[in-house]
Amino acid sequence: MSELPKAIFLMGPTGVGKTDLAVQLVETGRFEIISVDSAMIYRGMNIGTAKPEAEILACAPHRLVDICDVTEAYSAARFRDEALQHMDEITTNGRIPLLVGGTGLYFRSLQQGISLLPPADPVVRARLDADANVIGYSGLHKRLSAVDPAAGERIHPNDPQRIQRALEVFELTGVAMSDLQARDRGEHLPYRVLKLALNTERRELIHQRVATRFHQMLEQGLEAEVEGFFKRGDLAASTPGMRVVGYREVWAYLEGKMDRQAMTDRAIIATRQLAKRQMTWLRSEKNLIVMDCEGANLHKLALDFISQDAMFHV
RNA sequence: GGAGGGGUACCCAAGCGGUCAACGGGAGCAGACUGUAAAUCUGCCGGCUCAGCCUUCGCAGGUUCGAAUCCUGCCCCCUCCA
Repeated sequence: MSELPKAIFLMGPTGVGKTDLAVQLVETGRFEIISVDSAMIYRGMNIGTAKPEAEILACAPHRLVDICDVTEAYSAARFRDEALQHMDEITTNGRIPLLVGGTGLYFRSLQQGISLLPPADPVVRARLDADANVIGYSGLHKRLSAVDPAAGERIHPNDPQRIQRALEVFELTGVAMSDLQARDRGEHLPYRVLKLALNTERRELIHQRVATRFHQMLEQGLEAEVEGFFKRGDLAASTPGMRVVGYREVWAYLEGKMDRQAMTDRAIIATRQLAKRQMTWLRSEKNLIVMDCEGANLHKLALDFISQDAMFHV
């Protein structure tokens, strides 16, 4: 039996310096980066997503960055497909895929696989939204429980997004989503993975970094960046890219829904909350090696782990 | 100096004699998460030896069986008049 190729995950909440570390690692010439970030996929969303500068991207290319227009809805399944293709290419190039980012669902989908389900259907979703306006999502939840009791049980009546998705899958296939998921849970990642995380026990540190970083983003022209999208005329607050933390607050500000101070406060709070959710994903990861983001010589430390074959797990 | 309004838990804020440890919201913490995921949602949220008890509603007294809610005095804050 042939041995599986290696891959490296570099995870962690926003603002701990994942990109910096990844770029350093790439300088060794042994790795190529794939971004695991649901916001950096969008073209033109640079400042607010803390996307690396063009010069950095030039010498340390990030795959799966700038691949979508802000109007485009991306998905975990699409991420998995595309990431797998890139991983294959990188492996063929004789290098190790270095997957860097903070999107927990994408990492999980990539690693554990994802059930074969129909993709999002705007028409069905629009209809479900219309229904929701009449009977409410609690009404739709009842409908869901009737056709897919397991999903009805699992999905909270207050969770419109998941209720909608479950009903969508049922309408599209005529089969309960729970059944489809039980039938096929997806394929495990055919790589041996070293899972590194950059994190800190000091929550205040994250809070502080998030705040200073947002102020920097404003100085760098975040407002103008969002205004560019605002002026396009074909976008709304509900546009996929404009729902991203930071963008959504600036958008509301441009709409006159909050003042500058509120915009800043809300954006920082939302980013903190994002970081917290990202850490929750991390806690459930198996075989995860956590490095303190304040630690010295992280680059060397990481390379040390990478050199140990036993650290890679299937 | 005069006339009003107000001081409630980390913040905002409701309550205006008992059913109030005190509606809501925010923040925070913890969690969930299969094609929206930087999304969406859930729980906890004064303290404790926790089906009970203790300390809270500016401060100090008082009325009452009983007060965050009524009365008195005091201290702050805001608006207006001077």
